Amino acid sequence: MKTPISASKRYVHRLLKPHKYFTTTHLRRLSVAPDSTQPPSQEELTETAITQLKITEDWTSNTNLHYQLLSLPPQSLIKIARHLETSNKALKFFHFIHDNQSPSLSQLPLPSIFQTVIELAMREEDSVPLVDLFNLSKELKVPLTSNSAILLIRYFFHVKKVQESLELYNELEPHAKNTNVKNTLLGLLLKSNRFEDAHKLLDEMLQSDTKFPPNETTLSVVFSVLLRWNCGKEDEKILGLIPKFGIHGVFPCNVWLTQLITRLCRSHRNDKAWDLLHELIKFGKLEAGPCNALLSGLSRERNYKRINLVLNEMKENNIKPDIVTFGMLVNHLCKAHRVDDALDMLKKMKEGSDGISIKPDVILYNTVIDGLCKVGRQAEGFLLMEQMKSEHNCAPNVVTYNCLIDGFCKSGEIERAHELFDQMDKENVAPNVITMNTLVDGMCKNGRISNAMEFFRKMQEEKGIKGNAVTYSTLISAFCNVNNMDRAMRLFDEMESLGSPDALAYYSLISGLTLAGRPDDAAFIASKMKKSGFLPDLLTYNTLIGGFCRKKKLDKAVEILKDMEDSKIKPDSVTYNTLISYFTQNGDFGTAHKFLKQMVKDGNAPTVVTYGTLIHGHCLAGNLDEGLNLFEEMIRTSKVVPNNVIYNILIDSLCKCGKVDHALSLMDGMLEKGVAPNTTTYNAMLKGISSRNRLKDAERLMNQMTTQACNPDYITIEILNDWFSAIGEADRLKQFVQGFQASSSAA
DNA sequence: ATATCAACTT
Repeated sequence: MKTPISASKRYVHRLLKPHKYFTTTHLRRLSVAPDSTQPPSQEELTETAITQLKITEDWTSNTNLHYQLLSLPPQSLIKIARHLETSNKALKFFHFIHDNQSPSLSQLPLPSIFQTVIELAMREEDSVPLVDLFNLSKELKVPLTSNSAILLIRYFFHVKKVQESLELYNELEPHAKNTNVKNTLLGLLLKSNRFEDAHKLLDEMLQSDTKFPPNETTLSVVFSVLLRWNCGKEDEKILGLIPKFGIHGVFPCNVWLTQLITRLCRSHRNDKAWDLLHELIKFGKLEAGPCNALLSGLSRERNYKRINLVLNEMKENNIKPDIVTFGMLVNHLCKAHRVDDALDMLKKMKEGSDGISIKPDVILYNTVIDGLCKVGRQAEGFLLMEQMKSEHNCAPNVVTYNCLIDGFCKSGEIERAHELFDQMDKENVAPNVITMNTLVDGMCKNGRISNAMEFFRKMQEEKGIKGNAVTYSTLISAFCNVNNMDRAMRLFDEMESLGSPDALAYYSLISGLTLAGRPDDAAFIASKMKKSGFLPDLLTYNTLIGGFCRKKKLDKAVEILKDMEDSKIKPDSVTYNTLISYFTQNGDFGTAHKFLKQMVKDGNAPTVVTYGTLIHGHCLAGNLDEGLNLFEEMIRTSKVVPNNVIYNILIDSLCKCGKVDHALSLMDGMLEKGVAPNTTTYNAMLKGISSRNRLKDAERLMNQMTTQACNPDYITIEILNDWFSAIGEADRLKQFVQGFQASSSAA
């Protein structure tokens, strides 16, 4: 190889000639020492050399300098190299030192000077190719420093020569393979998805007897990849190595762990998250965050067994649950309609009777208030809001009010809902679009669509709250419900004119037309939707299929199903339930079971609705026993939790067959399982016992309805009225209705 | 990352 220094050797005869640039002025200026009798110090010599090397083209011919340089210690030589501006100059210097090194001089500075060459070369646009430099180091047997290795490894990755990087790493001297080098290589391997190689390297780093153990950076490199957005399952082997960091005293921070576990749970890898947490819990550094993330994942798959295990382990390992932990637990209880347990937990938190006292915040209160509203105990919810204000100095926010307003709307107490809305104004809690939507929906569902429209317009004018897709969808559905397609269409147009038309607007029209028993028109809107560039989603398809099934137009339903499959949208359990329902209601259990098989094959486990559909079908076909058997089977062999609809179907059927005692025992079982009976349950039951004239049972049930705040509806009143007036007990009904009004207005 | 509105199936 032709190198600058070998070229310069040919001009050795010039060495003694003073260089043309070297004037006496220069020399005078360059001699730093003020007292010329003192020999210059090493520092001065270094500075002088730097200046000379910078400004002189052919300094190798300067013998003076030559000897001075060779007398300098390694550190000074390295310093000189660092101050040279271009890689060419540095390379020339490198060659000079290399060619002139005395055998006694240690090799020490050469690798460092070479490193400087690489550093300079990397910054330049057209430098000596880095590959050539790498080859030169091999040729001259100058070992690479750790930093040189890092630079070259990065460069090789940059030009997609991963194999060269690995070779370079393998050829390094053992002492150069330090943690930094390993971290660099590891990061790049992971980034380019070479999980096999990365795993091997990381595993090697994590050995307990390694000279260069992993550090925080190693961990952050690993996490930056694990937390990457679209990381497949290849990273799972790497995941398994994380606990090994603990052996070296490196522990991931709780924030990262929380993110990682959240990510694992979201990509349906709860098991991996579970394993990871359990490996790490031993090191005693876990906080509530990662545990919460796992708990949240486990609750999504309703794995209550594991939820309880995690909670116990938190206790054993002294990991203090925080407000989020409690928030999730309370939320669970509420969603399982175990509101009394939720209230209990809230109380315990405040008292600190379980060893941990946490001041509940507005979110926790909102969760419980919503829980109360969702089971029809909105009056208690309201009291809880008063309590949180007065006793705990916790101000309700817009969510608190939204929950309560929804609660009162759903129970038909629109006036109370409006009062709460006015109260918000007094307490300076600004309503938002959800508040509006809730009230609009409440009014629509209570047959006051024009009031709802008025309110909607007023909110827009007075509060500047604009309607969103939900608002329009609610109103459009409401107009469709009363068969006012004209107004529905006008709202649809208004929404489209407001800007980006929303798929939800199409959907609400489609669902409205379907609800109005006009599936063909709905299908037409769906085709229009497609033409405007919106693809109907699963919900839309399900709605259409349901619409045609209800009209007994199976061929059309199947047509939609085909269209759906063409659009690559997979039918889900709702789709299958709809079809199964069509066949069972028409007595065709053979085809129903065919679809049931297909459903399971598609990966959709039968849901509570599937069982409900089949049970309902059996009852309709007069096979009550078959229905009861299936119910037993469901409880025995599946994880499906019965809901009140299933109980209602069976209780109704039993009562109609005169098996009132069986129905009553089923209702007891319902209460035992924590399934709340609703008005439908009571209506079926009361109808049944009325035919047997069992007044005592009626009394008990009526009391139950009152205490559970389960509103009687016109059917309840009709049943009781027919019965009681026939036996001259009309007062009982009066009392019942009055008692009800008293309890609901007590709040 | 624990709370509020609409929408498909018994």
